[in-house]
Amino acid sequence: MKSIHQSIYDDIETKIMDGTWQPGQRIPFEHELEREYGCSRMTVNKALTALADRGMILRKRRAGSFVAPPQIDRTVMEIQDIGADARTAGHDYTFRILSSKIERLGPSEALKLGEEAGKELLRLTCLHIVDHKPHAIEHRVIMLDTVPRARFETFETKPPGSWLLEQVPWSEARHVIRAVAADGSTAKTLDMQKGEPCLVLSRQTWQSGRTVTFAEIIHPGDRYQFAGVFRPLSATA
Amino acid sequence: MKSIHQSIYDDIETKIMDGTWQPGQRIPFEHELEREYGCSRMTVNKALTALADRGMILRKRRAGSFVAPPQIDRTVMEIQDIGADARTAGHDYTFRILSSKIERLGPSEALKLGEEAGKELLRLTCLHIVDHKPHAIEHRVIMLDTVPRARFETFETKPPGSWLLEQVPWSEARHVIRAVAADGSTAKTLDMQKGEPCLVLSRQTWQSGRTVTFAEIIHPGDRYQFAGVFRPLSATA
DNA sequence: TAGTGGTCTAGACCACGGG
DNA sequence: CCGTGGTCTAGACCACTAT
Repeated sequence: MKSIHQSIYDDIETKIMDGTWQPGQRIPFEHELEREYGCSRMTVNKALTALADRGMILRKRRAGSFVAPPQIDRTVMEIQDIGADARTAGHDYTFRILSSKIERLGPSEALKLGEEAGKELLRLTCLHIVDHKPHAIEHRVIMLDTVPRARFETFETKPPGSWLLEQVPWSEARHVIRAVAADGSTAKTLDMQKGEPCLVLSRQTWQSGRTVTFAEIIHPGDRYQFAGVFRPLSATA
Repeated sequence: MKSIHQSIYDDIETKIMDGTWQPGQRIPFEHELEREYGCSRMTVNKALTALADRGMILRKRRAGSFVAPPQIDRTVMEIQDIGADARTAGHDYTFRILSSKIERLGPSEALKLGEEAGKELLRLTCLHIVDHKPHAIEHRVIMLDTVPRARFETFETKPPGSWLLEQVPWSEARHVIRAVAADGSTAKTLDMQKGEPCLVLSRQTWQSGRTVTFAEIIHPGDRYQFAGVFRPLSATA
């Protein structure tokens, strides 16, 4: 049997994650949830405080509690949004979509992503440009059953990574970072020599167990590094 | 003015971080802290629950609350302990200390670490060997004013990284990951060709604002990668 | 079985800040 | 101003578990 505060926490988390409650939207006041769940205000408060601690809601006196804007200012984000990263550091940033097409998931890639073959996906290649020099190649797959809106998105104003960050809440991500030698075409696109070291970030993101997107981002080794400040994490139940 | 539960939280965190309360040690019962701080049990409970959420204490019914064993099994740890990593994956692991000496912090390195020049430190180079092949070179600095025990440690049975993880609680760490081409001596030690890509992890760890250690770990790009599962973090106040 | 932590209540006072 | 969230109280019952 789940405790009341845990039920409230889970219910609200679900509503935020599945988009029922949109970012910026006010959620019920404590006294409203108190009536809805037939419990005391302290119990509601415990759930809302936990949600605020984890950054899912923002609380404002006199105004209420609001669904937090999509995951920004989180530690992990430091390796999420290339454009924001670059602009924060005071650089000029642009990007170009090199290719874009809708496909069905093949068997080998399905295995790699842990998804079923045959699902529709959007496959993109994007070049990120910082201070007029190529900064990264991004190979990205977006699952169209999880993110149907992506089908009609042209990514003219926002690169796919930033667009996804704003559109789709995520609950889990897996990162793999490795160093590889640049192959011929990669070296050409990134304006480096074949064989020079590249820093490659692979990231798969899930929303309630379903793959949202998979991206492989290739940086010239001499023009980029990943940085992050961590604190010991709580064992999120 | 700090709230009571925040004071209790801070006081206990300090006692754990500075070693006054050792791992495994029982901390006062809720009703004892209740008397000590002259507040209600709910207030004490809020502080202890927060400490437990963040993994600093373990709570057991009928037994009490205990200082948690040093940070293990945390997400960030996946890129912390090379030996444990390798053994978990079913590989053979050994290591060798290549050099070890006590120095004083020079001005340029002091600037890099954000510390005062002149402080004493232990400088180590360690080779990590997995399945009888070189796996990583570790250049490490341990600040002796923060970790005086390190002065007499020979690191014969445990590599410095593992030893530190067990000995010293940490509250914050900064990681930088980059890809570089192997220089001559690095290539020779790691049994690779000069110019081949290496994955380099730099990590600085602090305890209550003082540097504990700084490490630079160099992996052959074709033999290693970093992986991690993340969830959105709370904005720990 | 006895004592711990887990949870909950039905109040209360206060600081803050939006209207 | 006045409703919101922030904090706190002095109880309570219960589940769990070490002894």
